[in-house]
Formats: sequence, C-alpha cells, structure tokens
Amino acid sequence: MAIDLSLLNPQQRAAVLQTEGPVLVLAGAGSGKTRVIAHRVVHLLDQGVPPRAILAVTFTNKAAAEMKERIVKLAAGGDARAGARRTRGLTVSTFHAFGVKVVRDQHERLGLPKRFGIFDSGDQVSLLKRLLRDLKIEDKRFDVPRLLSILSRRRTTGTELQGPVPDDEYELCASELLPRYALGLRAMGAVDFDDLLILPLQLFRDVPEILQTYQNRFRYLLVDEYQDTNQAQFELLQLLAGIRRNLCVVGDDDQSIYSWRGAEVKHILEFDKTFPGALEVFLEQNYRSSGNILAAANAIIGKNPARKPKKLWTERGNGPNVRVVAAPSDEAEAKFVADEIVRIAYEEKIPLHEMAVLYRTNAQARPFEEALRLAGVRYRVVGGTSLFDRKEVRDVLAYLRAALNPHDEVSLLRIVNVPARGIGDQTIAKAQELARKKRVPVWDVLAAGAPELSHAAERIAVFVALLRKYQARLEQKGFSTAGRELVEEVGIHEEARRGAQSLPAQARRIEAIEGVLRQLVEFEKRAEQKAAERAVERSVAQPSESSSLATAGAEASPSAPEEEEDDMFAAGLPGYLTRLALDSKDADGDSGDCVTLMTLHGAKGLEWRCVFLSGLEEGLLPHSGRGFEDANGEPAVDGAVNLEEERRLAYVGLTRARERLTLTRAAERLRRGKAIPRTPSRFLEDIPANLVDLIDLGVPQPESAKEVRETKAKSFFSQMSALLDDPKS
DNA sequence: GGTTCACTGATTTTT
DNA sequence: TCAGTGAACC
Repeated sequence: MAIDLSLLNPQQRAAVLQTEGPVLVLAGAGSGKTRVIAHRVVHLLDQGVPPRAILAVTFTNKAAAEMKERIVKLAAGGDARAGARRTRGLTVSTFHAFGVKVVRDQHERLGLPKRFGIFDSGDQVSLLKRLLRDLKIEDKRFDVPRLLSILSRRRTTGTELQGPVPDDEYELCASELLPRYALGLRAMGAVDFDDLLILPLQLFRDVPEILQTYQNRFRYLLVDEYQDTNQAQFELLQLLAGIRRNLCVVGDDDQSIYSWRGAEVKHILEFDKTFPGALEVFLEQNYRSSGNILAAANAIIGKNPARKPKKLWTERGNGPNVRVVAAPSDEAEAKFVADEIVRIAYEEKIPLHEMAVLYRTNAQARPFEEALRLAGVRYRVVGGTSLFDRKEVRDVLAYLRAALNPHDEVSLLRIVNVPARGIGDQTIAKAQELARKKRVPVWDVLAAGAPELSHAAERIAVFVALLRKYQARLEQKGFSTAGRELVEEVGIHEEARRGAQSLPAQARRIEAIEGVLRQLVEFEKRAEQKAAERAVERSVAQPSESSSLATAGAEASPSAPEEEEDDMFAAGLPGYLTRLALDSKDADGDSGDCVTLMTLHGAKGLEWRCVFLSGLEEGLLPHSGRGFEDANGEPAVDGAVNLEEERRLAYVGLTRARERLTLTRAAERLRRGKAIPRTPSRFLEDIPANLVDLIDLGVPQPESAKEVRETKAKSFFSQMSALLDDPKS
C-alpha cells in the first residue's frame, strides 16, 4: 500500500511527486523539509524503485540516522518488520561516509590499504608541522590551522596547481606543502576528510567504468542541506546524477553558515543554471515557530541582499513577544538565563530537554555551566572539546592506530616515546633521516634496526615488539580486551597521572581513558550483536532476499561491496576508528532530562520550545574574527568577517525556537580575566519594537566604551557642580 | 635523555 | 586564565 500524501501541503506534495529530473526544494526554516525527503523516498519505493537505487545524502551522521529512522517508520506504515524489509539496501549517509565506501571499494586502484586510516584535524596539524620542519620553516611563523584551511580550499576546489604565483606568504607556503602533504598521507596509508570527497571525484572523472557503476547503482539522489555543499561535493553530485539527472536537493540559502569551510551558497542559488529545467519548489509555511518569533527572524534575514526571496508564514498565533535582555555582565547574563530556566520549568512545566541556550562561540559556555550548576539545573554541553580532543585519549587512540598500521607515522611518532622509554628526539631524528635516505617508512627503519641507532637498539626493539605483539590481536575478535591490555602494559594511566596538576585533574584524565576503553567494549559488543541479528535475518529471509537483489539489476560492480550496506562501519577496531573519525561528537548518551548548551552552528536543524540566544553583541554576533575588538577597544566587524553569514547565523538561532525566544546580551564580558565593555548587536535594532519586550537588568544606558567614559566624566562634573551650586550640602 | 619551570599565545564556527 | 611549548638544568 502506498503512503498517504494528503497530509502534505501542495508545495510539499509537488516536491514529492516529481520523481524524475532535477528538483530544487527551497525549504525555509521549520517548513518540513525532512518530512518531504522522507515522503519522497517512500514514494519512490511505492513506485517500485528498488531501495538500493536510492542515495540520500545528509550533512551530519546524526541527520543521516534520523532521516533513516524516519523513512523506515514511514515505509512501515505500522508494521515495523515491513519497514525494515522495504528499506533494506537503502543508503542514507553523509558525503564523507559515502566517500569512505567508495574509497574502500576502490582502495587497490588508489594504492591504499583496505583498512586505511582517516586523519582528523589534530592529525593533520601534526603532519603539517612535521612537513614544515622538513622544509626548515619555523612552524611558529605560520598559523598551522590557517595553512590547513588553505590546503583544504585548494584541494576541494581543484585549484592545487594555480598558474599565477601567489605573493601572499601563506599561499606560497601552502603551495610548497600541498604535494608533500598529499604524498605524505598516501605513504602512511591514510586519507583526510577532503580525500573522502576528492578521491571518489577523481575516480569518477578518470575512470568511466567506475562512474558508470555508481551511476547505474544510484539512480535517485537526494541531498539535504544543499546550501552547505562545497565544490567537490557539488561536482561529485553532478557526476553521479549523470544524464539521468534524478537529483533532488533540499536546502535554504538563508541557513548557509559554513562558507568558512568551503561551502558555497551559489550552488543552491544557481541550481537551475546547472540543471536547466529543474522544478523549483518553495516551502514557506512554517510549522515550528509562533508568529512573533517568525516575524523577528524574518526582519533580521530580510536585510540580506542576494537571496532567494522567501517570506515564512505561519497559521499559529503570534505567541508571546520576543524578550530582549540587557545584563550588566556575562555572569549576570548567565544567572538570568539559569533563573529563567528554573522558573519556566516550574511555572510553565516545560521540560528541560525542551530548552536550549545557544551561543556563537564555545567559550561562552562556561558562565552558563557555572550558573546552571549553581541553580541545580541539569544540562549538557554539546560540541566543544570532546573526549577525543584530550591528550591522553589521543595517546590511547594513537597506540591503537600505530599498532594496527605502523606506517601511520603521525600516530607512531606521537607515542614512540610516551611514556618516556628512552627513544628521544635525537634517536627519532636519526631514524627519520635514515628513512628518508632509504625511501622507506620510519617504522621499517626501527623494525630492521640500524647501526646508527645502536645506542638505543635495545629500547627500540622492545617498542617494536610491543606493537607487533598487539597488531594481530587488535585485528581480531576481542580487540577491546587487547586494547585494554595494550594500554595497561604501556602504562598510560601512570603517564596521565604524572602530568596532572591536581587530584581532580588526575581523576578526569583517568576517567577519559576509561571512557574510551569502555566505548571500545561497547562498540565490539554491539557489532557482534548486529552480526548475529543479521545472520538470523538472512537465514529467515533467504528466498525473497536473493530474488529482490536479482531484480535490482544494474549490478556490475567490478569489486562489489559485501552486499549489506551496514558494512559501512565494519565491525572490528578499524571500523571503530573510522566511525570515530567521521562522527566525532559521539553518543550524546541520553543523559535524561536536561538543558542543551551548544553553538549556533551545532543548533542548525534542531528545535526547542524555549530558546535562549546569548551574546547579542557587536563582535560576538556578528562575530569579528580574532578577538572581540581592535586595539582601541572598538569592535572591528565590518570587512573582517562575512556579515551576511553572521546574519544568517542569527537567523538560524532565532528560528530554533517554537514558543519562547529570549535574546540576551551583556554590557561587559570577562575575557582573559579582564572585563571588556560591549555594545549591543546591530541585529537587535532590526527587530521591530512592537515584537519585543525589553528587560533591563541594570545596565547603564550608553554602551560603547567611549560613551561610557564620557558619561562617567559628565556625571562627575554634574555632581561636582551640583555640590558647588548647592550651599546646603 | 629526561625533567622542571617559565613563558607565550590564544580564543569561531566542524564533517 | 590556562594549556602547550621551549629552554635550561639535572
């Protein structure tokens, strides 16, 4: 039986029913785009399209998981088993996860090991620093993350080999680094995030048979958050869509907030140029927010030029006004929010998980955490420095990775002398030198031994033996146990204890290490469970399964992936590491009913009944790049940062709220221990006064640093003259 | 080769 | 304010 499309509005339905050819869905915030995608997929299934011919791409793993769940539920129509059956083989994944699959399928052609590693940004930084040192460039002269972003931009836009010699020193340095960087990765049998897009793209471009294989397989493409695609992703889609052009993209140019990562709004703005004849659907009815919230959001985003004109509307009532709160300090701002959360939870019976505190930068989280803790409110901070950014955790992972693949030099060199085992810088430098001369990996030099290293021969041999001992065990079942043994034998715990300044710091480090080890166990257990379930399923569903696969046709893959899609993150340690790399901010592990704290970027796609958007100040939102202001204490915004994108960011924040929205700012903010005066955000002025309830927590009226100074001087004067004029006092 | 102490520099957003 | 790095010293 087919799904019921009568509950969709006419625009939504149009986007679902046009199954062939290019479709652009411009979906305003809260206009039901996930709903459209899910319905569209199930509608395709209803039309007899085999699930394995459909590829739905999202931006985050979480979005992919939710999308899949939604589709399965919709396809089930009340019968869970039917849902699972009807959607088996359907691919819902991120671009990067899709890339992993392609690269894995084609690893031989790419000269990569089957279990290639994935470098995260920390690993990238290490590699770049090493390359800089090799080039005898002081790595202090360059901001390595900035170099990385240049490299990334060049690689994902295919402009590695730029003609004109750049005169910018960063560009120049990047040119030197780029080929070495790519070669370095390859030599280590590793890829970075960009490779997961670039390598498939190159394969598709250079090897028509491969492209054809994937084109024949994925005949219907859907893309969520299309405004966030970068050049490589765009080209990948274009190639995959091929002449069939069955590509449906969904997005909102007003929510494009990742240009700093290479995303280009033009892809969505110019979709009909790239795909002439595309059906264009506008979803403008908002099902999320009450009227006043929407009106405020519209007012802010309306000031942006060059956008697809949209006007969100709602059938819901106006709701309460938007509150704008001026607090004297960031501390007071946080206290106000915490108190309000308590009050709202109590008086209005809104559960904590329906409330969120949003901010522009992670650093803003701290005062909120303190205030909430003080108020006894449960909360969770999403994003920021996670478990996996901690040094001791990275050490553990480096051990696992190095044992699994000793050619991963970033990991190997990270742990070769951690804890100190007498293989110091000198020894390593010698080994690297030898390796370069012989053109072999450092590991080979260490493993083979060399007369130049004789002074440390014994210690090196012990280290080599250690990794070898665990290599095989980490590849097999029981890898979580092996991992723990490795960590214990190495003595990471002691190492972690050593460097900690305080006892609690010690405990946290130990806890972090234990956290990873627990996760390992958890992952292995789940993988085994899944494998068992699948085995049962397969034996039960054998007959119908094979026939449906056969009718799917178009299966000519030269290196057919192991039939099941779930294999994406294969069981075993390599699978765990892959997943970790792709899905950094892992398991929010439903910690019960609590308030969410996160950045605006993290909040995209989410919604709460009650939202506090904090820090509406010049220099913060809109953000002004490094530091809040220039030397004179004046906010330096214009030009420094993409103001239009900052506006979109504010828009995203406002539109997260369903019922209640509070915008807060502080007149003064603590930074590096010093209080710095702040001026209200220009975005506040854009909201019509009739939508706003102002709450002043006791802020002196004029706010710019200069004005504050002038006022102080003036009041001093008037006080003095009053004293002088009045003989009674 | 290892350890300790002092200094510096950084704070935007992340798949 | 704090963490990470580098130089001096053991």
